[in-house]
Amino acid sequence: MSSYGQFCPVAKAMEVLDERWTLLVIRELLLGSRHFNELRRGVPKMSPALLSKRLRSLERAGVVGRSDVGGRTVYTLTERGRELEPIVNALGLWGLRWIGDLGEEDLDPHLLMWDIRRTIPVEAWPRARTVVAFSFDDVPRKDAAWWVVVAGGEVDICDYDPGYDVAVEVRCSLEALTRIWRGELSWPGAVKAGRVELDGPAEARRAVPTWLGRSTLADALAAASG
Amino acid sequence: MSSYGQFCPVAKAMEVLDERWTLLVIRELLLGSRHFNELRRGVPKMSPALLSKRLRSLERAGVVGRSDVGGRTVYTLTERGRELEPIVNALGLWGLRWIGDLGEEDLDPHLLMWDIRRTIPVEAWPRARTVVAFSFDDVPRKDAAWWVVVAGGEVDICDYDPGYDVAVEVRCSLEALTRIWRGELSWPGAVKAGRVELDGPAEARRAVPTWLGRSTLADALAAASG
DNA sequence: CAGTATCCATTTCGATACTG
DNA sequence: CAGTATCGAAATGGATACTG
Repeated sequence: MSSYGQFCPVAKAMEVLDERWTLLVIRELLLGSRHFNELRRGVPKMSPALLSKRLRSLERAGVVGRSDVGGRTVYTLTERGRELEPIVNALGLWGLRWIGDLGEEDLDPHLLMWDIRRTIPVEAWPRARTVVAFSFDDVPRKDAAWWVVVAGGEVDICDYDPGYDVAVEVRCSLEALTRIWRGELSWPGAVKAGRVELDGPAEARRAVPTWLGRSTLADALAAASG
Repeated sequence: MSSYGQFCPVAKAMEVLDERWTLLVIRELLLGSRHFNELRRGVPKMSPALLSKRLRSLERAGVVGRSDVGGRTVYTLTERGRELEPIVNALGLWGLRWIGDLGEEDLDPHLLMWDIRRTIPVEAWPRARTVVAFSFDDVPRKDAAWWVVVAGGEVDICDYDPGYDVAVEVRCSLEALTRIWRGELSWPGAVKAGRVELDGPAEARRAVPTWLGRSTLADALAAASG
C-alpha cells in the first residue's frame, strides 16, 4: 500500500482499495462470508497466504474487524467497510454493462453454482423437496454435473447425485448458464436458440426461470436501463 | 492486467481498474484534462512511461479514446469511461469521510493550488483584478509563496509575485489550507483557532471563503451528511 | 478449521535520461 | 509538446507444503 503522495480523497481511497483482490474480498464480506475458508470459496484463485495478508491490511485500514467467537475467527466489515457497498455495486453494474467478454478462464462452475445458491428464492419453489439437475457439456466430467436441492426452506448444491427424483434437468454449456446468470441471455431466449435444453414436465420447465432467476446485479441493471 | 478468473462483474471491472494509478488518471480525465502533460500535472508522482502505459491499457479497454487534433494528441473518455464518474465520486466521498489522516508526503502545494484553480467561482470575485497571496510556513521556500490572480473572468496561479496589488494575504500551513480545502476545517474556524492569518481590508478578508471555497467533494459530503 | 512458511519467477515501478 | 528508452531495486504474488 504505497502512497500516491496526494491529498485527493480518491487517491487516499485507492491507497486502501487498489491492490489486487482487495475489492473482491470486500465483495465476499458484503455478501455475508465471515470465515476464512468461506471467503476462500468466493476467491478460490487467491492463495491463502495472500488472503490472510489482505485481511490484515484491511483490518489495519479499519475496513475489516476480526474477532473470536467460540474459538472461530470471524471477519466482519466495520461501518467504514459497509459503506463501500454502493461502490462495489456500482463497480458491478459497470462491469456488467461494459466488460462483457468472458474468457474461458472466467467460467467456473463452482463459483457459478455457489453464486446461484446464495440467492435462490426458496419461497418460489414447491413445498415438497425439489431437485434441479444441471449438466454442462463443455467442462471436464468431474465438474459437469450438479444438483440443486430445495427442501424444507433450505438449499443445497451437490456435485454428486443426491439420489432424489429430479424435477427438471438443465443441459447447456457452462458459458450459456453464466450468460443467463449475468442477464445477457434470457431463459426463454436461450431455450429457443437451442443453447439450453430443459427436460421434465412442462410445468416444472416453465418454473425454472423463477426458481433460479439471475444475479441481483443483472436485475439491478435491467431495472436501471431496461 | 492479469485476470481474476471469475465471471463476477466486480472482478471483471477490477481487471480494468485496479492497477495502481489507473483510477487517478481517469479522475483527471473526468476533471477535463486532455493532453499528456496536462494529465501529468494531476499525477506528478507518476512517471511518464507509466502514464503512457496506463493510457494505452485504458485505450485497449475502451475507456479512453485517443485522437490527433491539429498535431496534438488528445485523450478523452469514451462513454464507457464517462460512466465511471459516479464510481470515482463515490470513492472520493468515501475517502474523504474515512481516510482522513494525511501524511506529510500527501501534502503538495502545486496540486492544491491547481485543484483550487480548477473550481474557483470567478463570478463571486470583484470585476476588477483581484489578487490573493498565500504563504505557507511549513514548506521549502521555493514552494511557499503563491498568488491567485482573478481578472477578466480568468484565473491565474503564480508561484512568483506578479507584481499587482494584493487584496488579501493568507498565511497558514500547507496542512491547514489542505484541510480547509477538504472541508475538515472551516475558514472561520481555522481563523479563530489561529491556524490561518488573513491580512487585508475587513471586507476582503470576509470574502475569502466565498472566493476560494472548498473542493466539490467536500461540498457533496457536507450536503449528504451534514 | 484457520491459517503459516517458504521460495522464487515475474512483474512492477520509480528514477533518470533521452528523442523527434 | 509528447512521449520512449533503459535500468535496477523492490514487491508482488502464485504454487506448494506444512502446522496447531
